[in-house]
Amino acid sequence: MPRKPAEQTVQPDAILKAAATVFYRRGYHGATMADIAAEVNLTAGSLYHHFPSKEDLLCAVLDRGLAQITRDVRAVVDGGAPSADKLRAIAHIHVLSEIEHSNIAAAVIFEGRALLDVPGVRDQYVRQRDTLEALYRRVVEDGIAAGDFRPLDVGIFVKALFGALNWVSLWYREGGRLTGAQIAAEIAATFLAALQPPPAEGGDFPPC
Amino acid sequence: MPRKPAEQTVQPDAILKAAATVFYRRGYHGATMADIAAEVNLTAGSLYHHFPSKEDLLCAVLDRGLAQITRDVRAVVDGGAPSADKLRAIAHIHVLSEIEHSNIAAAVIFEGRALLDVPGVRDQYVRQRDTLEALYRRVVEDGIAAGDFRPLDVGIFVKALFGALNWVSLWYREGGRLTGAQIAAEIAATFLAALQPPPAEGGDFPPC
Amino acid sequence: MPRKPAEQTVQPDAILKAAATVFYRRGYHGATMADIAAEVNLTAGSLYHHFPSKEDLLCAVLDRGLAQITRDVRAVVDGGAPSADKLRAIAHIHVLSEIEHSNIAAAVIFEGRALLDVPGVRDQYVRQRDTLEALYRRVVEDGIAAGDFRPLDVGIFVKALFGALNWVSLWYREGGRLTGAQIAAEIAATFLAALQPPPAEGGDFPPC
Amino acid sequence: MPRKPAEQTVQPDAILKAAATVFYRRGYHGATMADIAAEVNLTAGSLYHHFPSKEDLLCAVLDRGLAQITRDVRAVVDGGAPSADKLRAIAHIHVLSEIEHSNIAAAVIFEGRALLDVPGVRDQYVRQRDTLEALYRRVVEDGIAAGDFRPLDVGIFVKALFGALNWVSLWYREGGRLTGAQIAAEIAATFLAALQPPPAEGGDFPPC
DNA sequence: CATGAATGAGAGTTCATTCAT
DNA sequence: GATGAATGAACTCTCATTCAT
Repeated sequence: MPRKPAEQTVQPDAILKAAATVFYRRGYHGATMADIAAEVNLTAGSLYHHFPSKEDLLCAVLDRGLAQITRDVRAVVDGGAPSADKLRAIAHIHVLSEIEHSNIAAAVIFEGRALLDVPGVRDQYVRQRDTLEALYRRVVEDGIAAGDFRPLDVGIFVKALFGALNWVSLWYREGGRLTGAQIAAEIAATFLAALQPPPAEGGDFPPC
Repeated sequence: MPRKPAEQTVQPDAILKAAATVFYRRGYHGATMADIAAEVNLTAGSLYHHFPSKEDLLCAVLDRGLAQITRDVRAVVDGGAPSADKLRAIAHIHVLSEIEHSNIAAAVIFEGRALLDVPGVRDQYVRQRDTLEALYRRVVEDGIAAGDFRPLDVGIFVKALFGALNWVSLWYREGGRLTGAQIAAEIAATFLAALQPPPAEGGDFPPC
Repeated sequence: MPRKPAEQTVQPDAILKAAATVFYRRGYHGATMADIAAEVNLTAGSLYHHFPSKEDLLCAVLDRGLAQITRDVRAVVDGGAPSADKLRAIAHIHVLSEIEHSNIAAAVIFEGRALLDVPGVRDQYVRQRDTLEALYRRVVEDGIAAGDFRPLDVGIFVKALFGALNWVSLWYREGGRLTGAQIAAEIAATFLAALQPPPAEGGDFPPC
Repeated sequence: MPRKPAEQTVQPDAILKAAATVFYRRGYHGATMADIAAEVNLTAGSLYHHFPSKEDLLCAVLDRGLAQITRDVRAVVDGGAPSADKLRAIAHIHVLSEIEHSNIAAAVIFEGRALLDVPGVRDQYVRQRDTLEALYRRVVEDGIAAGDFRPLDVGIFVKALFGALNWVSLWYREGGRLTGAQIAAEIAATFLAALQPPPAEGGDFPPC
C-alpha cells in the first residue's frame, strides 16, 4: 500500500551526509534509521535500497570522511611548503572538515568506536586512521629533522594535536566568536609555539 | 525462587564504577543495564534498588566524575604554586582520572553528549563542565597576568588543552610505552612550551 | 532509467514454473517476489504486470499443477486398461509430475496449506484436490468391484498411496539410484501387492 | 511500563508445544513469535527469556519430537516381537505421535525443511531423521531375512511407508470416521499385505 | 535486597506492492 | 513491459523497567 513517491530522487551522497549528521548528533547507537531517513525525507525502509544495513552506513560515512580528509592532508604533506606552513594547513583542513563537511569528520572521530566490536571493519578503520596520523607525524618529524622544530616526543605531540583539533567539533557553534579558520589558526599557532626551537645559544648575537 | 544473596552487599559506588566502565566501553545507548549489572554480579532488575533509571545512573556517573576531578583540580588551583606547576599538576590529575578511576572521567567526557537532550539534566552537566573549564582558564589567565605566560587566546588554548587531555582516554593502553604520569607530563610540557613568553627583547642581557 | 528490456518477453508460463520452484524450495511464506522474479531475470515489480499478487501466483501454480495432473490421471482412469495397469500409470504420472514439471506438483502438495486461511481460495483448492483423489479412489473401487483387488478401506488406502507418492518430492534427488519411473513402478508394485486378493480357498485347485 | 505479570509461570515445555502447534498450522515462516506467545498467554518478547530465537525454537521442537518418537520406536524395534507386530507397533506410535502429541511430530515432518538452509542445524536434523528411518528399515530387513516378508526394495518401501504415515497429519481430523489407532492399523495392514510372501509353489501341499 | 519472568515500546530489517519514468 | 525507488506494515529481537516471590 505504498502511495506517495518521493518528490525527487535521493542520492546516496545525501544519505551519507544525513547519516553523518545524525550519527554525530545522537551517536551511532542512539541514532535510528528513521532519524536518518527523515533527514532526507524518506522512511526507514527506503534506506535499505541504498545501504544494506545501519552498520554499513556507518562504515561508509567513516570511510568517506577519512578518505576525504586524508586525501586533502596528503596533498599538503607531499607539497613543498615549510613544515610550519604544512602544520597550519592541515590544522585548517582538519577543523574545516569537522565543522563544514556535514559532520562527516566529526562522526568519524567519535563514532569510529562503535565499529571497534566488528573485527573485519575495525581493522580497516584503524588502518585508515593510522594512515592519517602518520601523515601528521611526518610533518613534525620532517620539521625536526630540518631543524625547524625542536625535538620532542612526536607520538604524544601528534596525539595531543589530534585531540585538540578533534575536540573542536564538540564545542564549535556556528556564529560563535571565531570562524573555523581562525580556530584552526589559533590551535596551529599554539602547537607551533610548542615546537619552537629554543634560541640558539649565543649564536644569534654578534660577538661583543 | 531467588535465595542466595550476593556474597556481600554491593555498594552504589561499585555500581557507579561499573556503569562508568560500561558506558565508556559501549557508549550510553550501546550499554545495557544487564551489562552493567553483570559487572558487579547482579541482574539488571537489581540495579533498580540502587538507581531509579539508566539515565540517573549516567547522571550520577557524570556528576561523581566531574565533582571528583573538579575538587582535585580546585585544590591545585587554589594553592600557591607557580602557574606552570599548577598546569602540570592539573594535567596529571586529568589524565590519571581518565585512565585510573574506572573510566568515570572518560565516560564523562564522551557520554555527556547523551544527556544533551534532557534539558534539566543537560544544564547541570554543562554547568559543572564549565566550572571545571573555568578553573583551567584561571590558571592560564593568572599566569599571563603574572607575566609567566605569554598572552594568547585563552578560550581556544584551554579548549585545545582539554581536547589533548581528554583524547588520551581514546588511545591510552595499559602497559604502553609511557605511564599516565609521563603522558600527562609530556602534554603539560607541550602546552607550557606554547605558553613560553618570547625572550625579552634585549632587556635580559646586559649592555654589551 | 530502465532502458534495456529483457532479451525476450517472458511468458507467464515461465513465471509460473519459477514460482513453483521457489515456492517448493522456500515455502510460500519463505519465498519472496524477488526470488521468483530473479529466477526469470526480472525484478519483483515486473511480476505485477503478469500476476496481481503473490497469493494469485500461488493460486495459479496450484491450479495449473492440479489441473494438469488431474487431466493426465483422468485420461488413464477413463481408459480401458485393467485396474492394475491404471494404478501403475497414475503412479507414474504422479511421480513424474512431482520431479519433472518444475516442482509445480510438489508445490501443490506442500504449499496448498498456505492457502487454507483464505476461505474462497481454499474451497476451490480443496475441491480440485478432492477431484483428483476421487479419481484414484475410483480405480481402486473399480478394481475391487471387478474382483481384481481385495476389498479394503479405500479411503485410507488412497490416502496412504497419496502420501507415499507425494513424499517422493521430499527425498528424490536427481541422479540418485533410481529414476522417477522406477520409483513410481516400485511404489505401484508395493500398493498393488497390498491389493492382491488372497488365493481362493481351494477353489483354484481341482479336487484331489 | 510492564504491568500485568502472568497469572502463572509458563514452562518451556508448554512453549514447545505451542510452537509445534503454530509451526504446524502456519508453517515456520508463516508463524510469528506473537502467534506462539499468544498460545501460552505471553507476549512475543517474553519468549526470549526461554528461547534465544525463533530458529532455536524450531530446532528444539524438531529435536524434542524426533527424540521422542525415536525413543519409542527403538524400544519396539529392540524388542522380541515378530516383525509384523513390530511394524504394526511403530505405525501406531508414528500416527499417534503426529495427531496427539501437540503436533510436534507433524511440525517435525513438514517444517524440518525450513532448517535445511542452516548448515550446522541441518546436519543434526538430517542425522536424527536418518536414525529414525534406519530403525524402520531394520524391521523390514529383519523380517525379510527371517523369511517373514518377501524380498523387495527396502529403501523405497520404507520411504513409501514414511510418506503414508506422515501424510496422516495432513488429513486427520479429530472426531473423524476412524481413530488414530484404527488409521495406523489400517496402514500397517496395507503395508504388511505388500510384504506378504507369495504362497509357496505347491510345496506346502501334501501330494495328492 | 536479589531474582527471574514478564511487559511494552521501539529498533533494525524485510517485503509485497505501487508508480513515474 | 520493465525498472528502481519508495512505502507501510509486519516481523524478529532488544531492552529498560516492574514486581511477586
